[in-house]
Amino acid sequence: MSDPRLLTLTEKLKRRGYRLTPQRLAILNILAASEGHPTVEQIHARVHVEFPTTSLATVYKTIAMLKAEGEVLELGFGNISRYDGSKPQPHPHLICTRCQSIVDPDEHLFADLSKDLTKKYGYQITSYRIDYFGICPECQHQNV
Amino acid sequence: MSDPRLLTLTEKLKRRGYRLTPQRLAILNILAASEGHPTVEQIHARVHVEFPTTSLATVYKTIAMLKAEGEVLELGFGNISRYDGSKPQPHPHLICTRCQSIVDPDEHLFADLSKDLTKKYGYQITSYRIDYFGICPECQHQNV
DNA sequence: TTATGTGCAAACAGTTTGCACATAA
DNA sequence: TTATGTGCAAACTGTTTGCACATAA
Repeated sequence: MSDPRLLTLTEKLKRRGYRLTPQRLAILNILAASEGHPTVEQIHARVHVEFPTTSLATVYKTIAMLKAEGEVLELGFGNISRYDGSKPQPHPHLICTRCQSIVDPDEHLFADLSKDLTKKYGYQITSYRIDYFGICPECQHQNV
Repeated sequence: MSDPRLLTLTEKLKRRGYRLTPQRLAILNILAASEGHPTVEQIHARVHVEFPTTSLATVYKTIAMLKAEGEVLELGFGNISRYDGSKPQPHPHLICTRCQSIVDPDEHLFADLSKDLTKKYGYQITSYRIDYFGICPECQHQNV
């Protein structure tokens, strides 16, 4: 357990009285890294390697628990959701529609928008969702 | 039929060989106005007043047809979708989480972002989704 | 007249839930 | 020891589909 995010997460959950079962630890491990912002199915498949009895329901329940604790960011895309447990605060995403990879662009590009919207429209902004879709440089170069 | 958007829409569909049934016209009527960015249920309920036999399936099929023609913008929120048939191109939204109203903020605030992202990350941006969530001025003033 | 659209009911996919059993603390 | 978590299967929700009948053009 060298990942500092994983450490913060397990400490918090322990403090909050949650049990750290092997299934949960495996799920947390994947979410703390959040490589590629996995779907529930992908998380389940990966946990399954180590713990073959783990059910989808447990993955869903663990994610629900983490959402309640504000420790995972859910990115819903139509009927599929992907999760980021390494940076659970809202932040913009840059998504390749060819290879499905997700990049987190520099947030400074978007820094003043909340304030601008409050000033111009009087809204108290509480959250946001910003996704840009396109073709990543790698996919552009392999013209398939 | 005084709404220019509705006129453009019906003309295009006629030209493309689609039949303009009474059900479709009623749905188009609602979507062309898109007051409040209605859900499928809301569209169905409103069409139902005039045409009580209209099924949900027809509403879904009509929306699917309009999506294929690029004439409606779908805004998925978790398990619910809302539709904008008056301005089907991607554009930012400002959403009140109290009264569910949706405002279209000035797009100029976001004008350069696509270009900035292309320059900085090499992505060819094809589309985007920008939603800001908050409390609208009206809801702020009625502290319930 | 006939290709297209409608409406019903069944199917579908992702998610949630109830409950008996298992287990972390 | 016992309150909490797990795993299964059933339920649920929004959406899609197949098919017989209806109808716009």
